[in-house]
Amino acid sequence: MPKLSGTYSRGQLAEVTGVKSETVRYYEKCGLLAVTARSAGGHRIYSEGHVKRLQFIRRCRELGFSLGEIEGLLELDSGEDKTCEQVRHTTAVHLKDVQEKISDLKKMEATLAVLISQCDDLSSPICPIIEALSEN
Amino acid sequence: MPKLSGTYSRGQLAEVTGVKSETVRYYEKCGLLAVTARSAGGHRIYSEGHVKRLQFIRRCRELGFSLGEIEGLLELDSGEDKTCEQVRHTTAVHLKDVQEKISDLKKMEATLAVLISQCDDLSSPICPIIEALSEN
DNA sequence: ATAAATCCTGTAGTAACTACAGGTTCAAGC
DNA sequence: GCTTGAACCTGTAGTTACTACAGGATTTAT
Repeated sequence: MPKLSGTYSRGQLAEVTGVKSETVRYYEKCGLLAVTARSAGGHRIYSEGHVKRLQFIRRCRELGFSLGEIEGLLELDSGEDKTCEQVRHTTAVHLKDVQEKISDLKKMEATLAVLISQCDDLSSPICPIIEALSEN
Repeated sequence: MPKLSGTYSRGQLAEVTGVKSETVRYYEKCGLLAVTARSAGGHRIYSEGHVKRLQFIRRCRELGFSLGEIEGLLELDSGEDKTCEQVRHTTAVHLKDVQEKISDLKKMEATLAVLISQCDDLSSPICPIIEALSEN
């Protein structure tokens, strides 16, 4: 491992960022990561800047942003004009989406919990799970 | 439209369930919906039972279940050889899964909410969301 | 009866990876 | 200095869960 002056191979970049090395290649292919410098033999060489960018991408992915949205966020970062309001809007839309999912899942949680308690009656010939979930 | 005795064309089924008609065809292809009766000309004919089943599938999909998981849930209903205890166990596993999803989404929600509140200062030249996501 | 809408099949495209296959290069041990 | 073996290279194909054609047959409404 050439631990010189903050350079990374693809595998090393993958290791420090928690993004799989094949995924790094995929991100380059679809333009999210720029084409990098190469060694004499053709191996990709990454720097600290790539680490930061990839970490940003990974965190956004974990928060459920699409690659397109992330690209938008990254572009807003590089351009200086009126960025904050746009970023805020994208994030707000996403927050609303997440909150709706939580609400739906809580309904399902309650339903499943009730069903399980009802299922304690082992003498019942029909399990009411599907019926209950099919309603509405 | 043949509004007789609760039968539906593919498009009508799609309309009442909120699942797109192409998706209905896809579900049949991958075994989630059984092969249906056909008209003389070869058009699929659906009944109320299909409506219920599709609504169940749609609801589960919205809540983040995979098609495989949904198939598992639906099998609980059709198999009579399964004991109530087995049904209960499988349901409990799904309940745990739902609770984990809620937990994950709540973390996302908290992160996104914090980011947005930090972004209230729109006069800032640097977007705090981008800054925050770049850290760590 | 005819025209528009809907349906049919099969295939191909989408996102966001993931996993090969078949070959090259790098870095470490001897 | 040489030889391994791990990691890298390219390109392609597979994955999930759809979605969108193309090119034709059927159904329904007027």
